[in-house]
Amino acid sequence: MEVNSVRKRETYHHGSLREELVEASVRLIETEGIGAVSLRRVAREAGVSPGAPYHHFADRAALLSAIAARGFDLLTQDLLSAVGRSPGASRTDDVVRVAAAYVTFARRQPGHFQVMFRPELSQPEKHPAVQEAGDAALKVLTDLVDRLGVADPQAVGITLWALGHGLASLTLDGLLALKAEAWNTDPDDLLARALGQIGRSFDVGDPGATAP
Amino acid sequence: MEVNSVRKRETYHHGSLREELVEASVRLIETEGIGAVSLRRVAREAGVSPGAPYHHFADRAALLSAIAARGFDLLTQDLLSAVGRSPGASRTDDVVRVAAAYVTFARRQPGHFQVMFRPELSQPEKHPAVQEAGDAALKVLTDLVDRLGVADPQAVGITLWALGHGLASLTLDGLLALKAEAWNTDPDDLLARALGQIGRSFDVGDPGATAP
DNA sequence: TTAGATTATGAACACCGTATAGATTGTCTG
DNA sequence: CAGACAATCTATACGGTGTTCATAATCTAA
Repeated sequence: MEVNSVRKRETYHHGSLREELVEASVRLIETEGIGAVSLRRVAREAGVSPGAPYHHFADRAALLSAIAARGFDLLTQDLLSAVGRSPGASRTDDVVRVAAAYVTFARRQPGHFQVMFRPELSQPEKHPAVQEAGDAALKVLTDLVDRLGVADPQAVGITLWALGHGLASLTLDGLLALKAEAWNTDPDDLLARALGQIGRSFDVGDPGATAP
Repeated sequence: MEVNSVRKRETYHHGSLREELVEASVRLIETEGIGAVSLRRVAREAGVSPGAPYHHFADRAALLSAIAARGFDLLTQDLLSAVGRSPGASRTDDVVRVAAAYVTFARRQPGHFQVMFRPELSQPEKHPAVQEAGDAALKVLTDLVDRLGVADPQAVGITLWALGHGLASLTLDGLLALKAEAWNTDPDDLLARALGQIGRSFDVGDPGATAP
């Protein structure tokens, strides 16, 4: 079944087909899952012939790569604003905030997130823009960790990344909600407690944050 | 291009088609990626007609579900033996060992792992066996955490799960190797240091090492 | 205005998941 | 052992998919 955005157009040229293809794809992922995203279907959503997308994207992977790269850009912004806007906060609070921002991004932009970490879909080796955008996002984490003054910033940076990514994945896949149900707990509360646990764990390497 | 396992058979019945379909699928995921796994292709690899698999699996999702469930069983075994075989070790060491086992599993069974956490492929809502097998694997983690004596076992359990899962995902997607290269470090060493960091973090929750 | 680049169409090809009908074989019952 | 029934496999068919290509429509710049 088509979404209701297939209204005919009168002009031969679409005008902004590239953007609309991306938007339609993200919308489709969020509503019907990534399995519903086919080039033909997306073209149909945009009211355009099956071959038209190929003037804007080399192939299906290129379309998904564009979505992934855009997603990493959005994530970078969210992570940056989570770190930046906290004048009186400790570094440890920044860690919790950035991890929370990671998860929040996954929940608010599920369409982007589901494509970002699927190399077989976005084929980053063929589309280096994805890799660069991903590096920029990771850099926010590593920069934060560098300012933390821990013994092994690289290891802590990877750990923080894995933590945020793991929490986001489990949340998005519904596994966290499932576990919350089994435990008779509110999913949001469980997530908040896990994030708090992260903060307490990272207190180990933070000399200045333990004072009340 | 076919793999070389398409030798003709003389019997009308295959004999063990179900197992061979699963094995061929796992082999295909590992060599050509999950995109190469189609029912027709797998049937071809097993030297069988396109419709034959439907006598063993209701649809493509059922085949992938079987792989996912089998993968969770293998993971459960690995996690159990990582926890069990350590008579003189502390609980914290168990945490590190179990996280390491999680990552090791992902590297040794990439074919299984890549299917296990893709709900849109394995459709756990239609195939509850996957969910049960996944719960059993998670239970190893939560049981371990319960014995840890922390204030909030649920939160710590989720955190540990997210950590192992995130590290495994980043490793499998090659992102960790990429970061190691950028940092001029050995990937295995970086991973080991991250795992060590986990141990130090979880020391916080240990009754003997509580922070102020 | 006109030449060329850009963007769309429509037909074609091979492949895919899946359904169905019929052929072959294994197994159980008498 | 014989026959019947169930399980398994083949052959064929349908619609959807990614992708290519020739062709048509439009935009842009000289």
